[in-house]
Amino acid sequence: MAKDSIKADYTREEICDILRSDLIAGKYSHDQPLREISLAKRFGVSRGPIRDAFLKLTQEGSLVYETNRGVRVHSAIADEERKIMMNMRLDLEKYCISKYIDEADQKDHDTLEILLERFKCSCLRDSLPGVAESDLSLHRHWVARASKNLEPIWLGLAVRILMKYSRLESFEESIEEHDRIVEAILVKNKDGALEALSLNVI
Amino acid sequence: MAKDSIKADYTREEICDILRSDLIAGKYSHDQPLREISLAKRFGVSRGPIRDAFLKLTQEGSLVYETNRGVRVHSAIADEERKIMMNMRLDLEKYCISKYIDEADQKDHDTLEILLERFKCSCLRDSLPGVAESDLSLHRHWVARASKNLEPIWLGLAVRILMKYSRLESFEESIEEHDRIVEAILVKNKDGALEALSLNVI
DNA sequence: ACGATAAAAATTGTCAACAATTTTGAATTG
DNA sequence: CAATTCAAAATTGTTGACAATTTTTATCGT
Repeated sequence: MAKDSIKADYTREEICDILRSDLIAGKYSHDQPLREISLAKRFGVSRGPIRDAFLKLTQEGSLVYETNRGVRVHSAIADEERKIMMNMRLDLEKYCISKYIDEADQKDHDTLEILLERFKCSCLRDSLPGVAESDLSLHRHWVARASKNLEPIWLGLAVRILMKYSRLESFEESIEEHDRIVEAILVKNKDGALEALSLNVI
Repeated sequence: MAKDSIKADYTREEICDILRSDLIAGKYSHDQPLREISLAKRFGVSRGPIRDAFLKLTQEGSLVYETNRGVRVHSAIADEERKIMMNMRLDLEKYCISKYIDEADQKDHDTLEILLERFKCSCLRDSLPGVAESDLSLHRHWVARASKNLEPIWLGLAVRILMKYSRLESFEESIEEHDRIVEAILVKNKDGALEALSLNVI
């Protein structure tokens, strides 16, 4: 076994992020159980950190936990629920981008451009887990910078939404959309950024 | 030590719920660190289940985690952020109550009345942790029944909102408000329930 | 062959011990 | 006395072992 063990030690945050992008990318099917032991081997750690990651992902909503039975991938959400989540996410992210434009400094802008570049690379390389992870990281950047309080709420929404639809997306289109958002942010054009976001998050 | 250890073994869910209502009730001050060892003693378990509870509460947003430094109580949220959370929570809970009225059976209605009764008892006994816990349980009942997907998102919002304002509430008023909500639900009066909710969640 | 029962295997739940890190506090020095 | 340094204490991070539970497999009787 131990097929994916490239690095020696992963932190629990890294494990959590990797599993999250795997889940978003559809690497595991719905209702499939995730086993502590096999993942512990894969990441080269004991079961403790894996359990930690499971708990975080369960709280976010992508995994479901049952006593003495472990976790499994959450079932797909219904369209009606998805609509509600989409609207909440959009409201939240609009507020955060607005605030981000007001408060971001040069260092933030640098980070933003790096994250955008990373996203583009993933799209061009066509690796779905990579695209999911870098897409999330980019959006998460301005959300987290605007409000540490809203970040976990936003993350829970974004993950569930992405889990349903990430499988059938056009990468070229996505690059354009994100280009427009970031460009508007960099020149502090609020209305433009919010409109570009609305088109992307749908 | 071991001042609170009445019961022998707590499950990690119970520990999580107890800590959550303690946090909502303001038992711990802002930015105060929570120690694994002392809580492990209090609940009569080892550090493992305590860590699990910390992770869940961190994800919900009531605790903040820093590597090698453990968790501390989250700082208070700003008014602007609170408004956004309030609106999101209200939207979410309106949708859930609507759905609950359509789908609830007799067993749900029985549960509802029990939870309402429990809430009233806590209010009359004036025990803030108890009020916080039973208030949350009551609302959580219809949210969870309407959508397991929206429940964790709703919980994160409700907890942060309650943490800020639970300290200065009138219990009598709160009983009346909840009476009105539950009564409207039981007779399947949607508009009445939604209006009563709007008055309560503010 | 079918279903019930029980043993075996796999998996999760909990714990105590040890390692790594951070914090505390006392001793030292200018 | 203030600032620094370094050891001691406290705390978190991780692990492997064992207990409890669930799932699978094998056995038996009809």
